[in-house]
Amino acid sequence: MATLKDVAKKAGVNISTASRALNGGLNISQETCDRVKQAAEALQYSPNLSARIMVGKGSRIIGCIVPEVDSNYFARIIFEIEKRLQAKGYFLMIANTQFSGEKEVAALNTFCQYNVDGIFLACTIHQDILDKFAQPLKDKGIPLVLIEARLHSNDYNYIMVDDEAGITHAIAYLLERGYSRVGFLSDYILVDLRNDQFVAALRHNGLDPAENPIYTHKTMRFETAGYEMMKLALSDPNRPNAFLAGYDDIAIGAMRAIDEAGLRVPEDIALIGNDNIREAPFLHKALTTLSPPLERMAELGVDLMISCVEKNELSIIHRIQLMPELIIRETT
Amino acid sequence: MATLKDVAKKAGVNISTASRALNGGLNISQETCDRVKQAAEALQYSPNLSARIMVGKGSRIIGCIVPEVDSNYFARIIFEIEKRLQAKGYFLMIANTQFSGEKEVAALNTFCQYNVDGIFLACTIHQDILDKFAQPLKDKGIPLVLIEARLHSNDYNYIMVDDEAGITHAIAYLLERGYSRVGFLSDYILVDLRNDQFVAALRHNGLDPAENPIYTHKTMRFETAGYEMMKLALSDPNRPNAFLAGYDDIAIGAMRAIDEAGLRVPEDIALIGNDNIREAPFLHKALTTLSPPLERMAELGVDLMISCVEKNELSIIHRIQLMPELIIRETT
DNA sequence: TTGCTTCATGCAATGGTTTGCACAATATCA
DNA sequence: TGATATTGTGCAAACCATTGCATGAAGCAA
Repeated sequence: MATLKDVAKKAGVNISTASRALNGGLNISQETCDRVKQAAEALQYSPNLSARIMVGKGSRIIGCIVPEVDSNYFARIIFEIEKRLQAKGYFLMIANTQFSGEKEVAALNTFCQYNVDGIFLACTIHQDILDKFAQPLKDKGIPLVLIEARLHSNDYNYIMVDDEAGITHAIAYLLERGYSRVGFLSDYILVDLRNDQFVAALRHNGLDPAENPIYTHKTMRFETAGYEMMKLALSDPNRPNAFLAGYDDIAIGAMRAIDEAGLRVPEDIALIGNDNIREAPFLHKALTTLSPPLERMAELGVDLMISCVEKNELSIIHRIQLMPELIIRETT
Repeated sequence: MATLKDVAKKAGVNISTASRALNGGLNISQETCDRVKQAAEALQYSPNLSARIMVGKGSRIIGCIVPEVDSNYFARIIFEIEKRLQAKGYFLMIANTQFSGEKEVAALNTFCQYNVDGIFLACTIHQDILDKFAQPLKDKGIPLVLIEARLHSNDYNYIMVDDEAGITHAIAYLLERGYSRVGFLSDYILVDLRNDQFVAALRHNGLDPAENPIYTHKTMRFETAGYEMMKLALSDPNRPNAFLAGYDDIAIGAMRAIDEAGLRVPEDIALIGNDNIREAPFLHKALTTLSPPLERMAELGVDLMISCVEKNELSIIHRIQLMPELIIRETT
């Protein structure tokens, strides 16, 4: 690989002159500048990023840590974030943690050591752990923006969906449609947080948590979890007539169980998902679901990140919550 | 951030001694070693990766470039690859290209400049372009392993699914089940390659390409493409009675169109997908599909990558093709 | 012509880590 | 005791790009 030294030699100038010519520095004669650029071109020179980072220049790389790249939610967030970062000349690198707190911490460390300019984090670890491992980032001046978290702290930038408001809205809609009792098909991951949100949403609608059950299932495969939870629910003659699923994939599994039991959606049972995955409109019954405003989130997230990186505004913390939209289709 | 210098000072030794103590170098007294490690711990020292890379040590980071992180196929490949890399002490960084050749090249460059130890590439660009941009990798000694490509070159390591054999098998199965004509619901991305494979598969089964049509649709949304292609197919009274879809999501869209037309799967029309996505068994009709052997691919891919990285075996090129498995469910 | 500014370029330090070589101290053997 | 290994530690160079400062040349006004 050609280095700046090689370019300088070929152009017959000093290394520093070559550096300035390539970086559009001041006080360079047009002629020299051209000569250096030509030499760089001929040698296929590309600067050594590590060296550049060492002298304190940014890497123009932003890290993004997510628990599951193929979660429809995160995949779309990644897509939207990347599109915008690219437009601003940044490169997005992704780390996948598979819901492991250890991997999450490792990713945080690696990105930090690797001198990324900023980190988006979908955080699944508890706050005290995050506090500990986010410290080196602060020391190094690397901004952190949370795009998911089980915490509601004032110490971190975050841009999140207001799930509680979304669920509240969804329950209100179900009641309005004449359904009387709502079950919650929860997940195993953010189970504590999600369940709290559901209970709060019930209360907002004047419903009794004792009458509107929460189902959980200990598997990471959402479809299986949904299927099993619904089978369990259906075995209870006193079951709710409407269900909210923590994710669309849970609803897909649930729908299959309803089908197999010979029941009809939405006549016998209503179903609302959460995510608005790409497949949602194409399922056997097009799924009614809560759709998070991912584009807007990505837009705000990137703006926030860039301003932190470029203006070095680490002291001001921004917290933004956005409402999901209820998309009504055939399952309610 | 604490540097090695700080650690050395705190431990009362020279920087080089500190370095050796931390890296398990030879000729270090136990006492000094402990003292240095203690100091490092106390200062929360973590080495500056850029500096380490500068002196020619690897980064222990492997890059992975995929066209779409949320493609079920790539998401699972990423999952499997990462699991194995992690076990060997490597960290996986992902770049998403959204099927853009430009982004693919940019990712290749960025990873190269960033001094990753190796790159997995799901390649959508043409070979001449790849040849050009893979050159710096060769110069730097960064191994490249293709996990998808439209080329069949001897110049690159690759580990791929033998799609042609899979499709051939699927068609044979359809014929055996009594279906007489097979349509192909193609995609817009690798359309040329895929179509060739389909035609070859028809020939292997003694079928005439003129009688077994290929459908295409210019959209990246597979479900929409599948829906539209099937609607078009159904409008033709002389249509095939079985269909092969380029991806499961295409089959999902197609199934919806069949449903809406009042036709039944598999009685009126058979459908085989390609991917075996998580949702496949839970759809209205559990989808018969070709399932790529992702675990085995990841295993072989990582072994190959590691041997290239650690033994610096860049000269020997490995090319591996694996058969997908036909998973028979309810749509055939 | 002198003194000053402006412009182009080069010199050298900087960043943090690794490592070959040199040196010193200790241990081993004849 | 003297010669020779062995072991622990330090010195300094190397990796590569950036940048403040210095140097030299040219331009310009008085």
